[in-house]
Amino acid sequence: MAALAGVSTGTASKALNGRGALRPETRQRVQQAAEQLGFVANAAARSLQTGRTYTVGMITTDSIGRFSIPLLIGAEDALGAGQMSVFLCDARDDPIREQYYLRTLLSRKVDGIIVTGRRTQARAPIGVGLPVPVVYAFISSADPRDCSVVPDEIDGARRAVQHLLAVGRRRIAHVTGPEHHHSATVRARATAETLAAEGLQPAAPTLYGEWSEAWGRQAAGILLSTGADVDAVFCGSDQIARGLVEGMQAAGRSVPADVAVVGFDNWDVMVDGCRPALTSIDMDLEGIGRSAAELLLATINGNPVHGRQTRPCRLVPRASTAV
Amino acid sequence: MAALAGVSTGTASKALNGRGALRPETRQRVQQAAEQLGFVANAAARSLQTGRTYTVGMITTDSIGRFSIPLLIGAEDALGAGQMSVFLCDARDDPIREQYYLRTLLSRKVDGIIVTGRRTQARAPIGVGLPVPVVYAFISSADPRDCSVVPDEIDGARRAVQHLLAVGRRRIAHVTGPEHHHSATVRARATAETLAAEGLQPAAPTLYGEWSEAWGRQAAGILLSTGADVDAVFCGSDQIARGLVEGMQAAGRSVPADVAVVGFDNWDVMVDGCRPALTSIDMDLEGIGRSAAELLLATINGNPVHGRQTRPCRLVPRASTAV
DNA sequence: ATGAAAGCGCTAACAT
DNA sequence: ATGTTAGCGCTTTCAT
Repeated sequence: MAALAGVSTGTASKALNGRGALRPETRQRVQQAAEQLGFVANAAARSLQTGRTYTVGMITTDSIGRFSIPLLIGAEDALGAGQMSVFLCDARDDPIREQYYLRTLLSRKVDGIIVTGRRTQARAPIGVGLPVPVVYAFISSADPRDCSVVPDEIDGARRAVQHLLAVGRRRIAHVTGPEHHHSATVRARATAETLAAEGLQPAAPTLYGEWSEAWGRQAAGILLSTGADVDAVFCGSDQIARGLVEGMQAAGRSVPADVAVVGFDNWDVMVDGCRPALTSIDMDLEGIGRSAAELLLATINGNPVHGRQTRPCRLVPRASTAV
Repeated sequence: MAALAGVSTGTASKALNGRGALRPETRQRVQQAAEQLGFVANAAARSLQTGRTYTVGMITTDSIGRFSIPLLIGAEDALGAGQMSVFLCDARDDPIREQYYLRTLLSRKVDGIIVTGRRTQARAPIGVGLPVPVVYAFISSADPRDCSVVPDEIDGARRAVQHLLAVGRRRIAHVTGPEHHHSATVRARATAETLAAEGLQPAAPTLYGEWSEAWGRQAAGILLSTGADVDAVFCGSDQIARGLVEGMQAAGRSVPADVAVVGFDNWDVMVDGCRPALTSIDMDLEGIGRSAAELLLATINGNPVHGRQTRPCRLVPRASTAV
């Protein structure tokens, strides 16, 4: 290729990378030759020389899914601008696999690693004294020195409750996932505290169950059969909320007239599929992914950021809480 | 590291890669030294030497989502066994982005490329005369010489109809997505042909609409208001099917007693969320991904496979068609 | 059974 | 402004 352009390889390198002091016409001649031959620089050789790969690894500890994808897209967004690519590794909640992928990423000399998962709960650091920076996204690291970007679930729950209060509801119940699940307890506590701050009691004790529509339907039955006086329910997930709406309707209650309902996740297929469309809390997963990638870039570029960063949630009002 | 083990770099390389003729004790000593130092071979240097990267690129033309993920997991499965990793690139349906990623992958000297997308329709080849093998998964290439792995949607539709016949239904309607959508028309035609082969007419003309629950609900209304005599509906997607079930129930029809319903995709959150649980057609996306990766590996290893490979679908019976 | 040395394709420092 | 050259870290002949 350098031969075709009639220059040395060194000159060609400078021409293609916009470095050095070259005559514009030389630069152009090289670019033309590269074009003509479909030449693309060998990234491996470049990495070997420069020590940078312009690649970051992303390890999702839980199986790739609804949460990982927006995180990935957000990260790609932030990294794509810097011409960097993402290596996605699905560890499937298996520590062996996780360490295997970690080794793979290290052998590939990625410039950094983003660790994500399905739960927001803090997890053991993926490694100590690693030769590359690591940022945790959505999940956080148990080591407070590590950099983590997580949704502010307390903020999310607060927004949900305050929205229900704003549309005039006072007898608010909370239905959520398993009690041993971090998100469930965090959101439940924030719900209770927000109500308490307004001088209100929950309309019923928090109902813990599964993250499923079936549980939402069941929970509707429980609320009605215990005769709880409820005019709104904040649910820990959109699936629970959708099930609950169906359960309420099956029992002759109208949503939102009799009972207003707020979900959590703002998962399109759930909020749109629900009749009426579901008001929900959006954790802005893309934003979290973007933010994590930006912090990783900062660290790579020598401006390390430490600690747990939280990002606010957003309420998306829809018909299920319309006044 | 070689120094720690007291050998030359050449010997160390042989020890770690299980090549050459070494004394077992030497081999062990090197492995120990590597362990101790947390040494991992630099993949870039290795690639430079061997010309192989043990990496394949995966370009999804549509935004990463419900279809791409199982395909990716299947591909990872097949490739992981061979110690290969996957570079996931989301071209977001943008040809510019797609070509950009193609260049990136080529510069990274991936051993092969898998191209996927959200639609099964044939697409223009991603490039011609590429220096690496390419396999299309789920989508197919318009060039019949290219290797593509696609679901046999005709088979899927046939299984759906035959299942409905097997549970005693005769007045079968079909509700599906947009008429300009390849999958919609292919499945509709196969539905009609399967019925015809049994000497039956569709209970109503095919209803084309959107891939949404809302359309399913609406379609139920249309079927009922036109007075069509229907005892079963095969829907082009699980979302449509779920909406249709709700619409039928809202109009006082019982599923499956009055109307049996079959969906398409076997998407867990839809089939489980639906009451009654939804019988559906599974395209085995993971299998398609795995298959594509295996064919890619074969091609990389010098046994190229050409042409469009179809893979059968699977019917998963649930309560919505229970007898 | 092991070591020495060449070279993969590129970049960067230095020479011209 | 351009060419020359020495490595980056590994694998792989070829000697020993």
